This record gives sequence, C-alpha cells and structure tokens, in this order.
Amino acid sequence: MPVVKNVVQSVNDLTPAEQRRIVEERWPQALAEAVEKEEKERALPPLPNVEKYDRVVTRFAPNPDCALHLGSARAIILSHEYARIYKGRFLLRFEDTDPRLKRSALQFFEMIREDLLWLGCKWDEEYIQSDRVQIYYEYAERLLEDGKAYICTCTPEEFRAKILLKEPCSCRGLEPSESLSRWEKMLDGSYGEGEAVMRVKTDLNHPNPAIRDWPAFRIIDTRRYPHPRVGDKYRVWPLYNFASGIDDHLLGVTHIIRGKEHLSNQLRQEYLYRHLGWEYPEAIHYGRLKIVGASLSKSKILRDVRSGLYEGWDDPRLATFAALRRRGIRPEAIRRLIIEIGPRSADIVLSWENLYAHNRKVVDPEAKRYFFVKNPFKLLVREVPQRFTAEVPLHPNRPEVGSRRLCIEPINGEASILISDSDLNLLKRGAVIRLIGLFNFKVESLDRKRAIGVFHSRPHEEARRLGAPLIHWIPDGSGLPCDVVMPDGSITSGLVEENFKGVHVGDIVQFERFGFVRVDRIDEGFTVYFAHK
RNA sequence: GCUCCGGUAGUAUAGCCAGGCCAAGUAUUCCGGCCUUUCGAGCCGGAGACCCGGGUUCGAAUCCCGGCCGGAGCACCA
Repeated sequence: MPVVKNVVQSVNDLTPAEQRRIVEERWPQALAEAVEKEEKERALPPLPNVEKYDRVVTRFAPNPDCALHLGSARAIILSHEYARIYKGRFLLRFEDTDPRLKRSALQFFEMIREDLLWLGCKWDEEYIQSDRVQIYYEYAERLLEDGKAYICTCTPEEFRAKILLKEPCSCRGLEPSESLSRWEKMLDGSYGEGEAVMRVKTDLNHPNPAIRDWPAFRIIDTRRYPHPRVGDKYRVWPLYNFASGIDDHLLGVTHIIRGKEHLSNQLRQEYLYRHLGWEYPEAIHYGRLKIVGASLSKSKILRDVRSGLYEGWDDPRLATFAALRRRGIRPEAIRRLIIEIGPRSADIVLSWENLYAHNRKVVDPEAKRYFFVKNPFKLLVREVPQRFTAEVPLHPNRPEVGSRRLCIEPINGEASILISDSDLNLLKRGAVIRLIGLFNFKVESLDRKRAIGVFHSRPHEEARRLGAPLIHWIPDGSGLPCDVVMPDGSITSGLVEENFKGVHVGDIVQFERFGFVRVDRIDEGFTVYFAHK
C-alpha cells in the first residue's frame, strides 16, 4: 500500500502542533471525541444485587500474621472501591483466631493499618476477632442447643474415615444436653488440646467431603501458645468459617470480596447461615494473582524475613506494600492496576511492567530530573575554548519548576568530565557526542583509564544535525556519592550531581537515562531505591 | 484421586449471561517514525490473541458435548 505509506509519511513529517492545527481546522469533532475518550477511566463491573440492601458493606479481613503484599491488594482495593462507589461502608476486621499455627503478632496489626492508609483505603469501622470470642461462644451454644452442631471427640483420622463413607461419627447423634456438657468440658479444661472439636452439621452426602460436618471450634493450649492480645484468656477458639461467617452477618457485610480459595468456604458457611436463619451475603471470588519473580506466599515471606534472607519487610526483592512503597511505587499506581484487573476469577500472572507503566504515569509529571553517573569514568576534552555553564531544566515539560546548573572550568583548554561507564560503548573514535546542556565533542581515544576527546561545537542544533548521541555527565571533582538499591537487592554506585542536595527523603526523582528512584537515606552520601525505567 | 473454578496478543483486560454491529476493542510491551538538549513524557504508524476437536445454527469468542491445559479446595489454617 504505497499510497497509505506516503500519506502516513507526509503526516509524520509535520510537527504535532501542525498536525493538531490541521485537524482542528478540518475535523474539529474528532478532537472533542479524543478528549472524551481520555477522561473515561476503566470502570469496575457493577456489584450483584445491590438493590437488595440498604447500603453496601464490604470488608477486608486479614490475619495479622504477616506483612501485607500485592496478593492482598485486590481484596483491599476492590472492597474499598466498591464501598466508595456505592457510598457504603468499608470494614477492617482482624482475624486473629489462631494463636498457634498462624499466630498473629502485634506489629502486624499496626503495619496493616499503615498499609491501608497508605493505599488510600480508610476503613469506617474496625473489629478484632480476639475481642469477640464471647460472641462466638453464644452462637456456638445456640447451635448446640438446637442440635445443629455437636462436640466431636473422634480423632481426625477416625472422623475422616467415617465422613468419607458418608457416615456419621458416633458423636453426631448425641443429645443436645450431652453436647452442651461436652462443650463445658472444652471450656473448663477437662479436654486437652486436640481432644474435642465442635462441628457444624451439614449434609453428609455432600459431593465434596470437605464440606461435611466441618469443624467450628478447637482447643488451643494458650498457656503454651498465648494469644498476643488476650494471652490465655480463652482456650477454645473458633475456626475461620465460624468466626468469619458469624461476623459477616453480625456486622452487616453485604458483599464479600475474597480469593477463590474461599469458594468452598462459602458452601460450608451457607449451612451455618441456614441453621441460624440468616441469608448469605453476595460473594465474589477473584482468581489467584501472581507476579513474575516474586513470592506472594505469606509463609515463605515470613520464613525468609525471619531467617535473615531478606533485610526486612521492605526488602526490595519482596512484593510487600512496605517494599513497594520504599521503591517509589505509588499507591495510586497500585489502585489503577487493581481496578484494571478487576474481580475476574481467572488466575493471572502479572508482569512488573503492568505496575511500572501505571507508576510511570503517576510519577513522571512530578519527578525532578538529575544526572547520576554510574561507575564514573574520566573523559578529558581538549581545546575547550572557555568556561561553560550548562543549564538544564529540572523537569523538561514544566519550565516553571526551574533549572539546575553545572559548570565546567577548563584548565589550559582541557576540561575533565565524568561520564557513566554504560556510555562507553558510544565512544567510538571519531564519533561526535553531546554532553547534555554543555557542548559536543569528538572522540579521539579510549583506553582502560580514560577517554579523550576534542571540543567540537557548542549548539545543540549541531548535535542534532549530526545525529550525535546525547549523554549525561558531571564535572570531574564534583558529584555526591550515591548508592542505588536495585530491585534484586544489588547496589549500583555512582555520583549524582551536586544539585541533588536539595532533595528530601521520600522524593521520587528521575536519574536521566537511568530510571526513576526514590530517595531513601541522606547522610554522607545518598541511598536511593530504584523503581523502574 | 475426589470436589469445584477457569482458559481472548508477551502481560493485563473488554466482549461471553441475552449468537450477527468482532475479518475481536483497550492498556502495556516490542518495532518504525515525529517531537524533545534523557534511552522519560507526548504524538503518529505497525506487529501481536478467541486452548483443541466435534455439534447446534444461515451465522459461534459467545450456546452444547468431549478433550487438553492451568488453578483452588480436600486442616482441630486464614
């Protein structure tokens, strides 16, 4: 299609301003349409059966046994976002009902609150299940009285053998009064750990054996495994399906948004709701989320942080919110990503580029630009006729934020400059190269120790005319030491221009031709964390 | 093994329920160009996908069946 090619070529030859002017003149409507399109942000699909409820109530219900990571982002952001869209309420509920295996820790309660706030997901109400144990007991007793649940003293093996055959265990048929007295024995310590559980009656013929008469309470020896908040106050603790099921109803949750690993839990809890005469809320189960190269397994993260494999919860190799925050990933980028992903039930493996692209859009307009010369390499330019001052904007698209200056003072016509070793491959003998903002030089020689060039010309236009590559630089003898912590935990060292002094911890800046980084520490030198290109 | 869920370009997502407007839209990625004293941003163009096989139908990404692949659950965890 040579015709098309020609037309495209001739349009491309126009500057964007010219293109815009012509479109405005001839097809003003097209422009209006384009603007309209831009403003439309991807919207979440509507929540089911919203009209059934007075107002939408969602919740995020973490076990505070680990730092939060990207895997929780969906539950948090979707729940919060839907509550916001429907002007409902968003609850935070800590599910700390396992003092033994998935033991919570006080530090994580606070860490989780911080993460939610950082993500912009402020909650309207907060609950902690270890404060509500008495409530669970009341419902347990009611179920026991009604014969909807029983205390089972079988070993797990005995029970499993029976249930697999769709047969009741010997405890199932007990009179409510007997169950109740067994329940008392659970509470008063007559039964030891593992000697009795409360089970909720379901359908023994349920096709999924895991649904049949599921356990609701077990005994934990809290003198050996004290709960971090309430110590050994309780020895009978509810399991997930009981505590969570009871709370969702009591707290008025209308829409549960959680991972699809909970699909069968809905089935289990529906029996509980039926026993209590309640109606189960709407439940949305999103698919498993992975991100290339990072583990989103809490137990693995927990283990590796404790063992010292990682520096801490915010080690850049981790996909915890703490780590992402430290690397300069903005919560807004995470929010957009999660909304883009939505609540689908298919499993996904995210590419980091998906996150970076969003973050770049958030961060680019505000990040000031600086020169960072990694592994500085000496460049000597001869025949420099005078002193030069380069004035480079702090942000190319926003002149109002000002500029920075770098000064070159030649001695006997020789200017000494530092450039990045990653630009060495450009220094072919005879090549003309421009030092951004300064001048152009021609390469004369390059050896192991230094490069030598000769002054070529001043104007940028000349560089453009020659197609000369543009590289960044700093004057030799200047520059502040700077370590860049990379996403893999490695450190890249170099020098950053002196104007960098003005930055603050937490600032996100762009090292030109290197990438976006977040200022992490300022002492003798700087430590920054690499976000992305 | 059993019980469920899912499969659209490299990645993510729209469309699927109510079959034709889909020779499949969007974002990102990659490639080319324009612009720009950054390899960033912006702009233009391009490349790239309906898991497979049957069936129903005038017509299937969409409905049905089978297969394959992926995932989850099968805890006195959450």
